[in-house]
Amino acid sequence: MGTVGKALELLDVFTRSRPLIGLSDLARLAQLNKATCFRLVQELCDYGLLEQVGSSREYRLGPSVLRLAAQREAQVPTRDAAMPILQELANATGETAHMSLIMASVLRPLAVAYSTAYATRVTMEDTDSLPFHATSSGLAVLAFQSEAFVAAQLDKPLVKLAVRTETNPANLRDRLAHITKSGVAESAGAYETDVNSMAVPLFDAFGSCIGAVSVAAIASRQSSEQITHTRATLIQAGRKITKLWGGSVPPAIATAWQTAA
Amino acid sequence: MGTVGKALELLDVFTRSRPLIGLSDLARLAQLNKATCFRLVQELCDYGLLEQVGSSREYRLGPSVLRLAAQREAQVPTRDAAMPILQELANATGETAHMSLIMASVLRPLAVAYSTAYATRVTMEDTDSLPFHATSSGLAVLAFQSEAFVAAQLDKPLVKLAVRTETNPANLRDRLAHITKSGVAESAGAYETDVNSMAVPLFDAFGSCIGAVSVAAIASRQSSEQITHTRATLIQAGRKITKLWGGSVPPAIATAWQTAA
DNA sequence: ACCAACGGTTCAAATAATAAACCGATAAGT
DNA sequence: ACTTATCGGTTTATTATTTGAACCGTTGGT
Repeated sequence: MGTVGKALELLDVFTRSRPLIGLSDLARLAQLNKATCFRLVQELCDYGLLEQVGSSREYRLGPSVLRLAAQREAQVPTRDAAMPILQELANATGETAHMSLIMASVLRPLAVAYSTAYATRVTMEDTDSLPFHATSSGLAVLAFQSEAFVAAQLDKPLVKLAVRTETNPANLRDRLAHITKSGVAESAGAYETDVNSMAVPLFDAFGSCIGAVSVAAIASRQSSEQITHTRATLIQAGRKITKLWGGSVPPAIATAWQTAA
Repeated sequence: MGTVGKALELLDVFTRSRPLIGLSDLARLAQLNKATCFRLVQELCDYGLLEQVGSSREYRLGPSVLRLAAQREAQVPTRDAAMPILQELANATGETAHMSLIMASVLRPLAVAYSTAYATRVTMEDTDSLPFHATSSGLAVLAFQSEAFVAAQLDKPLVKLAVRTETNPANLRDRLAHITKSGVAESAGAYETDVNSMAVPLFDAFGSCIGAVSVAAIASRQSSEQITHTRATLIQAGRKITKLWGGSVPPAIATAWQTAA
């Protein structure tokens, strides 16, 4: 990787749970020489991707990201367009709805909507990326990627995040094959023991899957009727978002969804 | 400037009016060798700051900017927090309200709100940056910067954008001195002949001016009562936004605003 | 069939990135 | 008050990366 990539990777060190980082910490976390890190941070600050907060001299994400995002949304409405649909999905199901996009081979949550139906909910505040093998969103996306991409993901160590996390590549392949046919991914307690989730893929204008929309529910209150209802509502949301993006659902999935909903 | 800076400057070539750019064009616009440009673009794509659209192989801003912006907003609510106030300002004045932030020594519009009161309005859709000397926002911000910053800006060639654009550094300094006292910048036809605008500075937690909020009005329908009303409303909006940001208005300005409103 | 321009690649030469040591300041421990 | 450790930031020769002219295969227009 080149210098630019290293500099940009610095941005990934800043997460929701660790938004402020000092120079030395940053160098350690990024495994960079302090002087190197300093130079890179300087350049990122010059552009406004990072900024130094006046008091403690720590760094955080800068204002330029807002400008870039505003411009991206103006040309390719993604987040803003999907937000209302996501909120509707959360309201209709009484659970947490979220949308994720593939970014540089990593699946990242981009927007979350909560329901106020229950006092307990699945929170996504601290989630910076989703493992492909242990989330319904991950499986939903993976089921529509190239063989090379799938192989690369399943070759990585598959962390057992909960007792019911599937970590056998062969079994995962079976599940993916099923999802590719049905267009819906369901996972029970694979990410966290008490969380059931369900996801459908989202497609761009070329019919490529670029993300997923998902409902994450508290397992203990999931009746089979609710699951059926959630599945139908989720498919509707998936259709809407893909349509809003100017994308197109592949015919096979469109028909599979039609019978499922 | 280092390689990282060059790569990031590529992002600035993408504007609202030119959102899709091919490799050769990009190299020309950025004055880079095509091979160099290609490598940098690759790295930006790898990170997701750019993406290549499937059909014409052109590039555009990528999905990563959304993730970064979401995280920044989560920690430092800036745009989302100010948006309602901006809309209220637009409604109350019947004109276009916008907010700009200094990013890497350039003043960039970050959010715009339009009024539906009139069929004609000042549009900001295609504006990527604001000249310091020829906009009320620019002057409002400049009036509260360090002498070094002001000198750097006034040393640059001051483009005469309209017949009434002030391009004499000495005269501009006089105006800045006045704005520093009053806390309000007003400009008539300096950016476009038929546009009057008014702006107040916005401050961060350290009392540093980091941006401005402004009203841009069609000059022909500005009565003196409306100007007075706009000034009062604008000052209110400036106070609110600064407060929401956790910023603090310097005492001198606070009192100047009190007498003006 | 031709030509020009496109996106992308190659490789020697030029330039920029790197890392160890260092600096002054600040804070904690004794 | 003295030591010690760590902080953000700087300097330097060494090193590795970036650079750009030329080149390739493709595409679209004439």
